[in-house]
Amino acid sequence: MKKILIIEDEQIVAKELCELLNSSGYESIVLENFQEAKKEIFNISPDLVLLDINIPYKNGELLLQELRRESSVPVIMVTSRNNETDEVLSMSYGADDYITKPYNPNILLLRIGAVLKRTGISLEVQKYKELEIYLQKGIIKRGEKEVNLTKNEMIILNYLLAHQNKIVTRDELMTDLWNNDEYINDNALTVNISRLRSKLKEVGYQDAIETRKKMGYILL
Amino acid sequence: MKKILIIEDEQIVAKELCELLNSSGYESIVLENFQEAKKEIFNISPDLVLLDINIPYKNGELLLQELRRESSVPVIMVTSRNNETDEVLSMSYGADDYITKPYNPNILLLRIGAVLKRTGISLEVQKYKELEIYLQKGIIKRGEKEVNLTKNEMIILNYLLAHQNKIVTRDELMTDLWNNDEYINDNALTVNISRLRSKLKEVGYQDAIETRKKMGYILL
DNA sequence: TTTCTTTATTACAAAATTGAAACATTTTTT
DNA sequence: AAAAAATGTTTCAATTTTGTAATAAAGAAA
Repeated sequence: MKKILIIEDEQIVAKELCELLNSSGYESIVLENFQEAKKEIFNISPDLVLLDINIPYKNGELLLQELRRESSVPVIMVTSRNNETDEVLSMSYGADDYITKPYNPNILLLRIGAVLKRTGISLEVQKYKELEIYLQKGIIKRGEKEVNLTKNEMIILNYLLAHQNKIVTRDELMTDLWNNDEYINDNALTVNISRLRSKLKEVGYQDAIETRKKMGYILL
Repeated sequence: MKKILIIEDEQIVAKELCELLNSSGYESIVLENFQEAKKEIFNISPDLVLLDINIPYKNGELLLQELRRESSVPVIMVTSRNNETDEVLSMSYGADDYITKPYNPNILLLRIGAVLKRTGISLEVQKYKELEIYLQKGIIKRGEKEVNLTKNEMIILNYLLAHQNKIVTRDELMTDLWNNDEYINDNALTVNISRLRSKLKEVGYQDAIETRKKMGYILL
């Protein structure tokens, strides 16, 4: 369950937010005081912070900078000022999103979801159809079946994923794999593709990589 | 240089947009007709699409769905309707961001930058201080110096990066590496940390991983 | 069809990776 | 200060990964 820290001094607003989030499957914690939040953020280690910009003391943008010194947690700024300057500043100061009061609860939830998804991208699983790809672990999964990929297989799969719906030439893959630094047998690529295919087959992805003769490969 | 496809039927608006983007270091292409865009998107292969929702024929949300069938390119929806329902829909239909007219050019640029950054995360380089981490290639770089990481080293570095400013326990790392499936010598972790450290040292990152005795490790 | 080109598969040896063990060093506890 | 505990380093053998070569299969060209 994702933990969300709400920094908000108006108790009524905070309570409402809290209930909204809890009923949507998040765990939420409210802190009214920013200084306290700054000290506690390390221990709380939330997955996301909702930072209300109208809290007493300084203005929100500065607070955001202060918070960033303590933690790299994603932050959504909440403000009642509908001022474009603020928006520009808050984005360049490192907020991950920005929402103005009064906000629609559905939109807030969508934005929270979007930010969590974004920031999670580098940590978690990438999906392609029913295939789950754990880039950093070199693992692919489909259902219960799990297979280990080697570095080369991962590079190829990753390249194909990054170029979905496009034909990827053998040259591109060669460059991505070996960077043309040294001479590498042309067939090495074919072999590695073959190995990747057989692993995809192991998890039930027959014919996922299609050959387009004289052109390259495409991920289906 | 990043290529941006503008789908916009009002020529004046399109021209302004085009100039704004070009002067900000993007390459921009305008198509006035959505059907044409749908056909051409494969060949153009833009890095991002600005989709104006007020183009003739159907409404924008449906168009977005159509586009998604052709390409997984990130899309920013542009609309003059400031209607919350639209916003909710466009986000759930897969737009990567949403902006209403009239918009501040600076904000548009910020949003474009943000979307490109997000969507690029899974493909490109991740940065930590002066260190460039190519997750999918298992390579780290600093300046000219480049070193190859093994899968285990990558897993550890990735975990540390994902938990910046937090102390990461040895147990967490053990679980991340071997998932407690089988018994693994406790020292195996220490050895792998040691190996990672020496590779970080190779690129000039002395003392990047600090030991917090009895607690774990922290990335500095 | 026949030939030629492109891609696939398998087997293999060299190279890289890995966990364990032994031993060293540092920090904490007593 | 001494002992104990935690962490670090090096070496080694087993395993995995990898490029090459030999051979096979599939598609395109003639």
